[in-house]
Amino acid sequence: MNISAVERDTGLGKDTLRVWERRYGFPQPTRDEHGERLYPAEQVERLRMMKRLIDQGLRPGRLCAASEEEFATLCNAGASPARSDPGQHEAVIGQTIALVKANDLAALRRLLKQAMMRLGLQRFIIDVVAPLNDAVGEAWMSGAFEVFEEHLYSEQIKSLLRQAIGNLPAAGGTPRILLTTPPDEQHVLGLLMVEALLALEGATCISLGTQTPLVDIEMAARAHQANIVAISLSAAFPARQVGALVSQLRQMLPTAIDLWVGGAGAQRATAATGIVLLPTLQATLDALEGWRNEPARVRHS
Amino acid sequence: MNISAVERDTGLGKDTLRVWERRYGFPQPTRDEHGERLYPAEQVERLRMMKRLIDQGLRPGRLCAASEEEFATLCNAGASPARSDPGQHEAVIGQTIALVKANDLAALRRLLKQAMMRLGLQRFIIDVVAPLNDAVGEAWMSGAFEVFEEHLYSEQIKSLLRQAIGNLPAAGGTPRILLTTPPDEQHVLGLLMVEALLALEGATCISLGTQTPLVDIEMAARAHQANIVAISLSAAFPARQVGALVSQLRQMLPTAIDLWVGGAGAQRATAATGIVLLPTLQATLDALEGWRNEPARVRHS
DNA sequence: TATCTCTAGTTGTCCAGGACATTATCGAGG
DNA sequence: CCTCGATAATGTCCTGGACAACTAGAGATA
Repeated sequence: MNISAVERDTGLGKDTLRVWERRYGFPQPTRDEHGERLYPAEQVERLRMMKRLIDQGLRPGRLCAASEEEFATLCNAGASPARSDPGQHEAVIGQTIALVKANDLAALRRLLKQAMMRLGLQRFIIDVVAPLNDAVGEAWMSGAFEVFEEHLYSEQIKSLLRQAIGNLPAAGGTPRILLTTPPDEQHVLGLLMVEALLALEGATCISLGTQTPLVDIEMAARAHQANIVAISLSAAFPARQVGALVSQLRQMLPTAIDLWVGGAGAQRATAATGIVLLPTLQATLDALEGWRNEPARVRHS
Repeated sequence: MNISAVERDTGLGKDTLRVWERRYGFPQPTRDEHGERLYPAEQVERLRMMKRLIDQGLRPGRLCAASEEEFATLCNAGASPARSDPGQHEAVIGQTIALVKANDLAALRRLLKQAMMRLGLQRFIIDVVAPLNDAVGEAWMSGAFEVFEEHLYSEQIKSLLRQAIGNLPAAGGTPRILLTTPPDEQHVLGLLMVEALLALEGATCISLGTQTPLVDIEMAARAHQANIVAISLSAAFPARQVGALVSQLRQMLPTAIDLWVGGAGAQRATAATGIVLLPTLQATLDALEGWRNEPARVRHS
């Protein structure tokens, strides 16, 4: 596996890979006949793990110096403390994970659809989908899930949410909310959950999907006369870019347009005027209510 | 705009940008106080254009040497000859484009839904969505569409197709088809169109979404006992990687599992045993019929 | 003890210029 | 007109150095 393939697979840049090798002695790829790096599969696997741990806040130097056992410990340690299922719907969550592992797609669909029907869309998203995402993320992190199993799960949820959104009556209510993610943020699940919740409350949602350049977010917000621009940042979004990104976007948008920042990445943004941080889904609903109660809004709607 | 931002925005690698500057004298970024490259917006815009033309087969040396007028000529020349609307549903296509430009989301949804109802899913996809995608691609290429307009359009089609797929009766028929795209291929639209067509014919579709590592495609195919693995490559997929990718995947999969390669990128793959190229949607339907008529298949189902 | 500040270490990204495998182009000969 | 080899074009990889931005821990201060 050459350096480009590893970059693609692990998300670590070429420069980073070379500099780690130079500094820490890991990874230690073999070379082909032209002196180009060839990474064995097990090193790539370890790099993937390291990337996850680093995104959680651990430092590369530590991980490279770590022995095998120590490394394994860290992998597991990273996975468990985050666990905090609010309970209640644990059954559905456990069953979902089991069905994904069993590769039983039909039963998985049935289970999720039933849960949605039973609880209603709002509670389903807040009480089931959100913790389920966490649980699947953890399962993947700890190696219990293969990548393809995570993809399969994710695809099912996306499909389900899109369908639910599509079946809502076409909304023309206020506020008008533009939803998207910035470049480099590919995760669409959070966006879909928010879109569903907001549409359910009668807001008009205009989704641009993922990775919209900032200039285009601005243009779209103006063109569609949005009252609010909502962007979603996942936990994987590079923490150091969050601040600059949010304030840059804030500066580009007219002050009459609110900027909402949601998702796990929002926790690393700093609050400021005209920027609303939404670390949880419930906060999103509260923000909507807040917006509607704000008398100043009458001007802009 | 620094070199990383340009890489992300244009799809041209850092190395490529530096080597062009060295060899052709374009782009010619300014430097900040630390000697790092700063690309002005207009050069980035031109780079974006160049990338498109290069993907169409033009050569960088030529483009860099080209004068302003010559460049403009090439841009337009590249856009027009590809036009080949099969007619018939031009009205819907024209209206769709007009509605996107007018930012009238509600009317756009209505129009597309109506067209789908009127024609039926299969004809809608083959006769409307496919040419529409080409038309939008061209509009974007020629600068008639902003990025956000293309995103908006794409989001609507995705939503519509997903909903249609979800409303089909849960299929348990043969063949079992695993659908996904390889890493570096983010375009999901082609995949959705194919999924809809195949599900409509009673095949069991298992979609993993985009960017599944090859190893995981293999694992998923085995785990779900797929008869066929179908991957979609868009026109944007780097041509030189197609061959290696397809043959590598072919080698990983058991011979009992067919490999279908679809999308605009499939035209650049070379035919080989066990690899079915599907340059058009119609070819996909034919391939499905072919698979079902193949007596040898009885063994694997 | 708690909080702040400063310094030394860590880390990702950038740069230059060289090398080379691969791919396209073009001219000569069948 | 087509095929084949030489030549040029092109993207990607390499090394090794630099540095800005960030982190952590020691020490000072209240």
